[in-house]
Amino acid sequence: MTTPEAALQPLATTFEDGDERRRAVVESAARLLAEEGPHGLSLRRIAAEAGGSTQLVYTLFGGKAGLADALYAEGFGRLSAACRAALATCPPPGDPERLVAIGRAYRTFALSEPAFFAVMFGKAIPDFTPTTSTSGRCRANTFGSLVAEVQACLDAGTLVGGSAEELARLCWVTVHGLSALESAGMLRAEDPDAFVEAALRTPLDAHRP
Amino acid sequence: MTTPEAALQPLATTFEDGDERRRAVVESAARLLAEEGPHGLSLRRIAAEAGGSTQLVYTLFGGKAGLADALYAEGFGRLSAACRAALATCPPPGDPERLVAIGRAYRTFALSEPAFFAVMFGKAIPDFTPTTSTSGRCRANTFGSLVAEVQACLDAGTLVGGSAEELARLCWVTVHGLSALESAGMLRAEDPDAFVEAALRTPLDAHRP
DNA sequence: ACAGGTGTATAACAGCGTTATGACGCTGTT
DNA sequence: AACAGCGTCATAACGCTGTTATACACCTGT
Repeated sequence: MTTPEAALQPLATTFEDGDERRRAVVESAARLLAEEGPHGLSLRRIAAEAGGSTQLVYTLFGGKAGLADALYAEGFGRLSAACRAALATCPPPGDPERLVAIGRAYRTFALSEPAFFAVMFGKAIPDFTPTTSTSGRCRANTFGSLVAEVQACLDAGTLVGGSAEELARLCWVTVHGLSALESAGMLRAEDPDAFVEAALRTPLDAHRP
Repeated sequence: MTTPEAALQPLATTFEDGDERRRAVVESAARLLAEEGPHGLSLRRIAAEAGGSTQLVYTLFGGKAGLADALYAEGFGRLSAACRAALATCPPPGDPERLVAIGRAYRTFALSEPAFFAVMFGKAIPDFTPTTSTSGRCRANTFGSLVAEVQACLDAGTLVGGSAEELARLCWVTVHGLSALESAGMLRAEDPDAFVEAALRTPLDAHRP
């Protein structure tokens, strides 16, 4: 599996008819991934699902690496959507409780979509490493919105001390460690939900006014 | 790849001559894993390295899953050893600085042995999930020694509030999130080391007397 | 000395990602 | 209008993977 860099160039430049076909294949692959795990993701099965031959993945994505890159981005898109949805029933920006809600959604995503989570953070697709541009873009999206929420709290005075970036990093680290360890079956608390709530608040409590 | 449960039974019961051969194969596989990543771990290459045929892995481990299980345990053994080594140059038990040292060693392990880290926490071997008994044993070892260190701090009064288990979990979550995100290239601080030091102390500062 | 079982190597199988080959349709040019 | 050129697709093949069946060697207990 070679670098998907070349395969991704057209993804950013052309928006012709091939774009929706790409999306269709990504959705088939995503369903296959979610239902059968990373092991079920074979070009032949994806091609059969999409009603074509394996060559289809090569013309659309340049190979499995290109498709994996698209799935990686799709996973981050779903994670972002889940976090955004969790904010809908929250107090307006500036309340640290929004950060806790994001953390809950992050953990829920990790536990309910373990295959995506493994592709995104766990090297679940054998020889695939995301393109630096894709990885950077996904990171910027995910992390950027978190920084914005933290900045709103700093502006509102509900959190104090440190920069928004550093505090957001701290939140991400905590919630990711929580999610990854729990997803790996390593975190066996008597009351997981209570521990999650406490853990999510730990980095925030250090910066309460 | 089927469950390695059957293959692991003899590992715990028999200590005959086959035991050292198993260890030799595990060491060959570990070197292959560390040098070429999870993708380089093929039965044929392992067998060639060990001077035998692929069948050797089947007689010794019952298949690739059994060998993966042994590698998984080997990874936790190395992680434990690294953490123990870091404690050698530390103040005696009861000083929270020991917990920070463990965290540093954990992160260093994740960054310097990414392949092992991925096998242990990231589903890097395609269809492998560790046996519950292996996973439980590794967790008990890793987490247990951390709990003991936290308990020493509670006994010494250098940390207060909460149970040793819960506080240890919090430390683990923080340091694991740090290590996993940094290993995935997602944590791009201007001064990573400074952030690491700050992050490692966050869960401790909440429980200082 | 011989039968039985264990362990190993060889070869085969199905599956994988990838690539070469040839056929098809579309587009722009002559 | 006929042609050349390009991109897309399916088929088949290559080398690799994990796994399994088969056959041969060796070692042990009678």
